[in-house]
Amino acid sequence: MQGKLVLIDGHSILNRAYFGVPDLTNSQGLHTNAVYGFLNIMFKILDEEQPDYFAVAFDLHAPTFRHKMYDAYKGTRKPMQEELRQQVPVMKEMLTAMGVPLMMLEGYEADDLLGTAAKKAEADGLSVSIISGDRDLLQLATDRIKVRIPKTKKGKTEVEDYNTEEVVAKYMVTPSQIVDLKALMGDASDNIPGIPGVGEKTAGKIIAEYGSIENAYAHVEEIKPNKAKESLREHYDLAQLSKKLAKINTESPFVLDMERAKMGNLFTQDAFELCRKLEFRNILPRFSLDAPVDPVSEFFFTVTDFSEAETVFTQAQATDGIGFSLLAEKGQLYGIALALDTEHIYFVKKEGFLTESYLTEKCVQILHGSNMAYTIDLKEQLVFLRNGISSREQIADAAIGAYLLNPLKGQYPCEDIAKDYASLMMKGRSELFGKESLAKVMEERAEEAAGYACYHAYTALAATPVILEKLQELKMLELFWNMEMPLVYTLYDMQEAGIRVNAQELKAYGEELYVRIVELEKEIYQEAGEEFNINSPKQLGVILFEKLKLPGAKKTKSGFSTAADVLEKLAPDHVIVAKILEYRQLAKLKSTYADGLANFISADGRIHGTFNQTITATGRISSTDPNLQNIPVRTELGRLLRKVFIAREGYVLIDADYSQIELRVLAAMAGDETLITAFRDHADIHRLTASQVFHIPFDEVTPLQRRNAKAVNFGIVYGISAFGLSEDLHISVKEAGEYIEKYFQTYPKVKEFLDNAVKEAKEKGCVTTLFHRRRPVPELNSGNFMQRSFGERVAMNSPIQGTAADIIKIAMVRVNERLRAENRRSRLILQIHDELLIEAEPSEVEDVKQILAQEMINAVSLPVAMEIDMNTGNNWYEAH
DNA sequence: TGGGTCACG
DNA sequence: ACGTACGTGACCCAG
Repeated sequence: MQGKLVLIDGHSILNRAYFGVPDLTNSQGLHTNAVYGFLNIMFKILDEEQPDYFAVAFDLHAPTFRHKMYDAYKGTRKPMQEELRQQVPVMKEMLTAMGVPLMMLEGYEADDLLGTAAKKAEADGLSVSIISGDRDLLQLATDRIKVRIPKTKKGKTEVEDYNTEEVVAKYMVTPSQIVDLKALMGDASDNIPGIPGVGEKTAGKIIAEYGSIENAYAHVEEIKPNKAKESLREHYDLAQLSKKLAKINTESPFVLDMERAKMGNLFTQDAFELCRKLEFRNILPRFSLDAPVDPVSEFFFTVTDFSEAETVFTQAQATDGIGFSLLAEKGQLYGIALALDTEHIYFVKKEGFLTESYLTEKCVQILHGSNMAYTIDLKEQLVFLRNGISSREQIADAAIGAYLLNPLKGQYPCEDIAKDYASLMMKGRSELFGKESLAKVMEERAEEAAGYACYHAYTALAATPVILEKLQELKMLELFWNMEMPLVYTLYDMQEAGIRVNAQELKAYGEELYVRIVELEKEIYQEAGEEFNINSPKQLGVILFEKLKLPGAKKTKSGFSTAADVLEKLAPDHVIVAKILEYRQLAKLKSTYADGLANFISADGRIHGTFNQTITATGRISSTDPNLQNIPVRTELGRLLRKVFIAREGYVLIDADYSQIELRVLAAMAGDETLITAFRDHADIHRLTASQVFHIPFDEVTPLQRRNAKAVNFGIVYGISAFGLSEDLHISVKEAGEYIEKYFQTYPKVKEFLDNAVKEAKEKGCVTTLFHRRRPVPELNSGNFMQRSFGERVAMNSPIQGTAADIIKIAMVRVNERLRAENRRSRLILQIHDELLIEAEPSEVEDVKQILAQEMINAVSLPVAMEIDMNTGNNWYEAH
């Protein structure tokens, strides 16, 4: 027989992969990092070796002879980590799906099977490679058996290769003597005890000199150093046991079926399905390479002729259920893709008589009426459509739907939606065009750009109905149609409106900061006795805790912690620390806000940020470029910045925020009568908590007690832990635990509610809000205590935070739609989680306040009424 | 690119 | 024995 055989030591490589690849989970919460890493190592090896035969060896779960010998010696074996253990059957399933034979035999370890198969193959004239992370296997190396050990260095996998020569070069012993070597030095990872006090060096010398432990023992008097001599004499039985443990049995009864081991096509349908289930996006393209024709793109047509375009548009209007996608960038439209059905996908290119206004007008016409339309990322396209359509049109955004189904992904590009919901593999934008602008792509490779747009339209058409069906199963259709889809338009309107900023004042604010920053810089250098980069936590840590030897050093991964809570303890006693804290505050204000915001002011004097609807795990929206949801307010200096956020000429700002929305939601969801009554009576909720938890008359609660109670209330909402609360209040964990205990005694319904949330999350794998928004909690399945605890806190917090997010989403959609329906000039311009900001026309102020109050308070009807605080001002500082 | 820090709810 | 409060985004440094 001729050819090459590759054998993989399954557990060993899976183990390597597990520790080498950061934790990955799919949307079902299944851990996948080890399988993913294994496949990557496997592909790399197979690409390199191009073997004729291939198999993977595994231990069977039943303890083997050698395990038993060891267990008799030591008693126990370390249990495998849960996250890794659950991946073993998945790995086997994957290999089976790929047609790779699994080498397993009752009573034998993988090592023995590898050894047996390798020796047999060698005798038959094959060359063999064994892939393992286990150096024990080096004993199998010969001139025709190569042992390959993958090493992960900085994310890249490098492989060390060993034939006889390399083993001798590295260890000074022959492969067969590796057994003796291990018998002396031991191997912790393989549970081989070895001889105490003998390490790699000594063991190597002894075996190089005497050839085996038996011969070494025969000459034990000659052995140096003395320590090794004594140890060998005393522990010779241990060495013999170790040798038995280390010795691989190459004569096991295992026979590798070479017919089955013949390399075939790994990329089978079954393997594809499994990879899809595991969400191995990077591996999936390997499957499509073999696909003879792209099953979809043969139905793509580019239209540049006017009358042809007319025909397409007419057909589209008569079709119920179309997919569409506007190809555009930076306000420039390049064309419209329309998927009428799965075999007719047109890209109508903007060209000649097919002008932008004509195309968008036609598109609006199609979207009107009762036709259902599907797209991906509607908000991005609304710039061309918003004037023609209202939020009550039947347009479904697949990305929004995919987010509702699994909010943990964070990103929902077309190619992911195609893969997840339409079983279609397509290339992503960066894969196709890199960082090229669409303008350039249209010039150079217009056909490909057209195809790209067609894929979007096709995917929208094919995937969205699947998504809607899943949403229906989860009772999320109402959430989708009545909350999230209308919100797309509301967020678009807010982005388009933007917020006016006084650029001169902003600049002046930054300059004032700068003066003080320079001052502080000098003073800090003086105190430190040298100049350094105050912005570098690393350098700062060294200065404070090494040079100045300040107490209270806490360490992080990369040095000392210089976080505010650490520095605040030192500030009263050390001027430099107080100055550093002030410097930090000013530097933050300058770089992020003064300078940062200035870069975003558009020609119209306003900042048009982006509101993201598919980012957060809980259902909140997020704000970027710039983030307008974290403008300073807690310190006066920072708060002053809000004076530069102003209303349009002659207009005013109205700011309305929910009072205690999360605690109200908690009271309502838990059904706690005491809390419900308290809110109904407009009681000071923190003071009340203090009086009830600490058993103090309501009027005698001190400010400190109120503050503590407030922290407890926050803690409850966050998913309480005694440690977290103790950190926050600077009290002992024990005390914090007592607070929590008393809180739960006072409000038993709350405890019941939180316990139930965790229980439900464990049973169903996710938690839900009042409006059926779901958040998966995969962390609860983790074997890691820390991760599991995190999962519990998430299970407690998400329904509360998420329900509050739902409520304000309803309110903002209604407010926005009323303003527009009533033809008001006032505009909703910002949302900050529990707060809405409106730019109001002066004559409308009273009406707008009415609208805000009405819609915010009535957004939901709960046992606990919602209340809001509202203010008007010429700028955000005054209005809040 | 990831970690540290800090701004907000 | 473990080492946390929940949810975000931006800036800076270091490798």
